[in-house]
Parts: sequence; C-alpha cells; structure tokens
Amino acid sequence: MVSAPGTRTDRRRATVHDLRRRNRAAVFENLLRAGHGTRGGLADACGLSTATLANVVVDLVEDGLVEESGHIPSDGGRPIARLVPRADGAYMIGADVGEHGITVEMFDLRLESVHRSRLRLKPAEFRPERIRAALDEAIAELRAEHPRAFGRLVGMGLGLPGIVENIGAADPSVSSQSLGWPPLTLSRFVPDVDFPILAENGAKTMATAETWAGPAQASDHCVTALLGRGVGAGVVEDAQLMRGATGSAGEWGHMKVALGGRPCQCGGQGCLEAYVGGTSIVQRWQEAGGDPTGDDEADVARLLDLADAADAVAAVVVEDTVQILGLGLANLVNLLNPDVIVLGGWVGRTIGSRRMDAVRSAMRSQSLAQPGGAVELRMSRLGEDAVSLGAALLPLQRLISGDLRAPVPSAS
Amino acid sequence: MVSAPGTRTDRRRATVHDLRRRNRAAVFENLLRAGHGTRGGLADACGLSTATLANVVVDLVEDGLVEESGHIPSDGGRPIARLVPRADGAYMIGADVGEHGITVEMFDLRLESVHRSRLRLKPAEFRPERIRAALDEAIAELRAEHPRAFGRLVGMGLGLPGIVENIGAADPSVSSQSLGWPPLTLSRFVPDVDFPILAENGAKTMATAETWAGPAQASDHCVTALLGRGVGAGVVEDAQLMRGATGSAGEWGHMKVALGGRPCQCGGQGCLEAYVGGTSIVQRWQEAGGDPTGDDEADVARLLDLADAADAVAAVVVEDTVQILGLGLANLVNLLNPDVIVLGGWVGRTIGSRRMDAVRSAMRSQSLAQPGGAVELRMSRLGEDAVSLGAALLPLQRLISGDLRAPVPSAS
DNA sequence: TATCTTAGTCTAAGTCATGAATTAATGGAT
DNA sequence: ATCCATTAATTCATGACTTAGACTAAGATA
Repeated sequence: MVSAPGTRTDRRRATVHDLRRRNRAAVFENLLRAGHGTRGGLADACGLSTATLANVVVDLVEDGLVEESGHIPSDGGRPIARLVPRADGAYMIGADVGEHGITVEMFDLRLESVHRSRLRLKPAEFRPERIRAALDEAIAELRAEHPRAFGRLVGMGLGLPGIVENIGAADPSVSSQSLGWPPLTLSRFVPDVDFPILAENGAKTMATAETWAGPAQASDHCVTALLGRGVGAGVVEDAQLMRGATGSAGEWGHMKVALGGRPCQCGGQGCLEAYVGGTSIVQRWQEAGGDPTGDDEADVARLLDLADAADAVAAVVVEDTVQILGLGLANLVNLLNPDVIVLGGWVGRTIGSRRMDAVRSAMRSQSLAQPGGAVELRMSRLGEDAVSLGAALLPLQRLISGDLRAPVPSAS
Repeated sequence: MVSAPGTRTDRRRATVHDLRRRNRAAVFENLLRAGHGTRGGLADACGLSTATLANVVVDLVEDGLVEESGHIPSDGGRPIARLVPRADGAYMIGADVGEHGITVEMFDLRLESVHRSRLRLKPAEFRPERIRAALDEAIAELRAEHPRAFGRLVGMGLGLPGIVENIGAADPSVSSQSLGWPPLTLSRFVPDVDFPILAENGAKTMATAETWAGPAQASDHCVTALLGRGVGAGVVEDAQLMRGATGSAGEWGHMKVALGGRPCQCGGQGCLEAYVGGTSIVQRWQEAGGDPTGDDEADVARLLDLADAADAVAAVVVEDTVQILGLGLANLVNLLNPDVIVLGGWVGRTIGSRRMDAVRSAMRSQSLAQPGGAVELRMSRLGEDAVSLGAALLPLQRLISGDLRAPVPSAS
C-alpha cells in the first residue's frame, strides 16, 4: 500500500522502459556473480530469448562493462563466445570501519582487489572527525596511485559498526550503541567528494559479500554470523538482505539466551554477546581463574591453545563457549531456517578454525530436526576483507540496477 | 543463478507480456487489500498512468472481478468512480487445521465469510484419514448450500500445524513434530476434488491474514506470534512472508531462552515453549502449588483470575510468564526489527486481553533501544478465524498473480 | 570444396505503457 | 436556461520492448 521509494516500488512499477532495465540488470548481475558466461547460458538463466540477450549484451559492451574473452569450442559448430565483466569497466571503493580500525579497498569489476590500505584505530579514536580524516586520506592515496581507475569510479560504500537508517535517503543516519554514537547523519563521517557514498551496517555488507563470493555463493537463504568483540549477523532471505523496519534486523548479539544470566554492556542480562563476544570470553576466562593479558585477540587464541593443552580451566571455558555459540546458532537455525550459516569475524575465525566440528554439533543438537538437517555451517573464506568487499558491492548494486553509472565510457 | 520456479524467477523474468500481468496483479491486490479505490488513487499507488490503469480496470471488470460502485463527488468536476472488488466475483475456501479441531470457511472476494463450519477434534484424532474425511464432509456441505459460489471457486487453502515443504510443487509434503507426523505428502490429507488445494503452515497463514485485514495492515515488517499449546510465529519482511530454505522459518517455540532450563517436549532444554506454551504454563502453575483441572484453556484463564485476586502462587506464575514472553518477543524485536508484532492464538489472546501493558513493557525493557522504540505490540483482532482467512488467501494470491483464474466469468 | 552443425544477428510482428488530445460529467456563474 | 470552469475517464498516435523465425557467421568433417 505504502509506495515507499525503496525496493518495493522497484518490484512493482512496470513501465515498458523498466523492462529493459530489469533485464539488463539480471543479465549483468548474473555475469558479475558467475565471473563469466555465454549468451546462451545467460539467456537461459535470465529467461530471455537469445535475440534479446544479444541485444542487452551489445548495450553492456557499448557501456564498457562487458567484453568477449575467447571462445569455447562447440562440437561441430560455431564456437561460443565467452563473456566476462571488463575488469577496468568500473571501480568501486569499499571501506570497513570496524573494531580493528579502518580498511579502505578498491575493487575492479571482476571484484579483484586493486588497492588496500589499513589504518589501526583504538576504540577511543572512533570519532566522526577522525574517521572522516582517515577516509579522506585513504581516498587521496587511491586517487594518486590509480588516477585512471578514478575516472571509472562508480562510488564508495561504507560498512559501519552500527545501525544505518533511511538507507535510500540522500543523507542516511547512523547510530552505534557499542561506540556510544547517537544517531548521526552520514555527512558527519564522510569527506566531501565527487562520487556517491553509500553506507550499511558492517555485518550486512559482509553477508552480501558472502553470497557473492564466499561460501554462501549459491544460497538464497543464508545467515552470516559476525563474531568479534561485538556479535552481529546478516540475514539473507530469499536472496534479499533483511533490513527490518528501521534497518536494525540481524542484531543477534543481544538475543537473550540465559534467563537472568550474565549482565551485558547493553544493560540487559543473558545476552549472547555477554557469553561469546570476544571481550566476554576473556572475561569469563579470567573469572574462572585464567590470566589474560589484556589483548583480547591474543587472549582468545591463547585460551584455545591452553584448552588444547588440557588446561582444565581453559577447557571448561572453551567448552561453555562452544555450547553457547551452538545454542545461539541453533536459535538462528530454528527461527530463520537458512541453508548455510557462515562464521566470520575474528572470534568466529579463531574458534571456527580450531573447533568447527564441536560448534557444528552443538548447533545441530540444539536445533529442531527439520531445519537442523537442512543447514550447513561454514567458515568465511573471505577473511578480513569480507566487510569491505560487501561495502564495495553497495555502489556496484546501484550500477547493476542502473541507478548509478560508471562515468566516461572509454573505447576498448 | 539458480532459476527455481518460485518467486525469484517471477521477480526477474520480464517478457513484455509479464509486464501486464504484473501491473494487473498490483492493481488488483491494491484494490482487494484496501477494499475499494479509484482509478486515480490506484494509478498513484501502482505508479501507472491513468490511461494504463483504466485499461487494466477494463480487464478486471470483464473478468467479473471488479465493479464500479457509486461515485465520489469532486468539487466542481466529473465525479470519481468508486471501484470495488465484486463480492461474487470469486470465492475461496480456507481451512484451519489446528489445536482445536478443523474450521472450514468460505470467503467471497471482499474477504467476507460466507459460510463457516467447525469440527472439534481431540489430539488423538489428528490422523490423515480423519482429516481428509472431515474436509470432504465440510466441502460437501458447502457445495450443497452454496452451489453458485462453487461455480466461481478459485481454490482451497489449508493452514496446517506443521512444516510445509516444496510449497510450489504439485504435491508438497507436510511434517509435524508436535502431532508426531512424519513427512507426508499433501495428497494423503486432502479429498479428491476438482479445484486446486494449497497448503501452508498455520502460523504463516495467520501472519498473512494479519497483514491483509488485521492490525498489521499497513505494515511491511511484522511478526505474528501464535501462542497456543504450541508456540510459533509468522514473519513478514519487506512485505514478503518469510519461509526459509525449507519452509520452516518462524519456528519460534523452540528458541532457547534459558541455559539449561526446563526440558521441552522437543527433547531440548530451555525452549520458549516450555515456559509460555499453554500446557507449560499450566504445568508450571501446578509445580508451584496450583491446582489445575486438566482443561488447559480453562486453567490459563483461571490462573489469570486468581492472580488478579491476589493469589500469591498464581501471581508469581503469571509474572514469570509475562517476563519470559516479553523476553521471547524482545528476541524477535532485536533480530527481526519489525514495526508491528501481533499477538494471537488462544494463550496470546487470553494473556493479551488482561496483561497487554505488562507484556509490552517486559518486551520493551528487554529490547535494544532502537528496534524496541520502533515496534508496536498489538492484539489480533481477527480472533479464531485468522488462520482460515490466511489459508483462503493462498488461492487468492494465485488469482491475483494470474496463476489461477476464477472459472466461468458471468455477465453482471 | 561441400555439407553439417551450432552461434549469433537481423527483421517483421505484436504487445504494452504513455502523454496529449478528446470526451464525459458535474457545479457554479451569468 | 445556458455557458464555462473543473476534474475524470477514454481514445489515439507514438515509441520502446521482446520474440519467433529467417538469415548470416564460423568452425568441423568428409
């Protein structure tokens, strides 16, 4: 009923012009996700005739976004032209503003990383002005080193550690409880540049990345669990990223799993994050008699080392952690019924790389039989760059839908 | 990538013919949901020109689905024709196969109930053959009493107490842990009739009903909580019912909320249902020293009466119930970020009608500030017929999309 | 070289939505 | 009573799109 300017209208509105946009978008996205394709294959995948498909491909080639790359022999007939995204057809910048600091990365149209710059920041330094300065510097560096790519820059995406509201608006607002930010408009963070800047929650950009290039590639129903100091998730349902009414869907960390349990930073009790968040794990270890050093990341690794070495205290803490993480995952499995769950974030990677089977069976044993049998738990393969890749996909998705275009189409 | 025959393809495929189908569907759905409309209003709502809209309306009128109904005066101009769905344009049957028994109900195109028949069944009687016989009888009764409506019958929908898989297939399969059913194909349940029969989980049909005619009418992001002996939910995200990878999304009852908590029927521990399911509430009351009679429904009502009358034992049980229900709802709020939560089912209605404010504040206090502030908790107004109405919407949605048509278009 | 096979392009036909112009239907002013 | 202003709905010419099928291109095989 409400004709909001978001996805919903796009899905409904249907002028004869939108038809072409939709078809072009379907073909382009298909090709980008697969990395390559043929006219026949794409026609099948998109439900179009080869005639139409060839037509659309002409458009994409003219815009410098797609090119032919060799031929595939077909037994006894004209060889099939292989189509690929043109690497230098467009560039996107993705920034990961996260617990470790700020990573700014530029990707080409084949989703290869062209340039990466990392800046470590302490939690206290996470102030809007500081972030803007850091982004500004990283952009300047990029512009200096890759001037040609800048000519074909579609835009920049930000993965932020907070809730992004009004994502479609000109100046969306961002709030983060963990960093103590009140709702701030995006313009407070970002430098003044001549290309569009988009923003989304980091767990959500990561989830998008995993469905594009990670272990959830073929999945239309996946959940990406992001375990770090904080705990979050990105949910993809029916191939669509879930945002909820105000953009905060996926806030998994403060799901209550223990009646009257451990107090949480958020003020509540028994939150999942109060058990399996990086800081909480270390805290629980200390309470149990362990001796953490203060560097959470190193401590979690050491905790696992000790548990492997049969340290009784560490073993109990790790076992509890695995069980509770499994329980949290089982709650996602039962409620959301995904077919893939991807474990990411530094805590997720640390635990996952050493206790994957234990986590998996803890999850399965606490899930209902039907959804539990339908889900696979996988490690993120994208590692640290998942968030920034997903962020870069924000402008790319606009390029695909035709809302943004890469400037200056140059002849090949 | 995967071109499944479900929604996804529909969203992508775009021949010039589908354009009209899509527009027709948008107009028709808009009109059905609102109950009435005008050409101008519908054109705005659907993003179409008045020319196109008038064209589509001609189609719908010719098919006997829409008619003009009077005029709205416009100051100083030609009056605006009021459009309404033609009540006798099509009929749908919806069946609620639930805890109480079987309700079979026929609706006209204005979603008014034309006929209702109820059959109480004891849990032990819930066997496929018994259900088929009951449906068969109800259909025969309908056919005898409303022969004309049968001539315009679109189909029948079933709301079932279990998981429905392969919903798009010719013969989907149904499984129910609570009733002890292994996966059974739908054909085991349903009589052999000359109209299509569709099936869906009951909590999901109820959720659909609430977004069509209930307190979640304007909402694109709502959750319908169905509290009875069992506990379930139906989630609507971005105006789309969430089904998950295998159709079991929304299984809220077995979300673990208490580490090592009460044992649950499902074999797990600390499930929400083990605290706020109808049977569990009564059990907890008994354990606390109460004296239930054995009729769960009456017992829950009496428990609340006693709590109101300052019975100390009852008061504690009710307070716990409210807190844990609030916690369960808060978990939904944080993870799904809905703007409306609808409370339904007999436990939900009983508690909600007497402790709504308490439940609401328990929910809010355990939610994160941002999503907690964005959500409203409401009682279902549709009452017992929510599931059957939602079930009847299954064939209606196919009529809208053009996959099914009402037979024998009769002249007005 | 001729023929076969398959890929890709071109063309004529048909469908659709749209804006502009036209017709319809009313209230109010003369 | 007539005319005009106003708004709604329809008609029409136009342009955009997809498609089936004809046609051309490019290689393999004999």
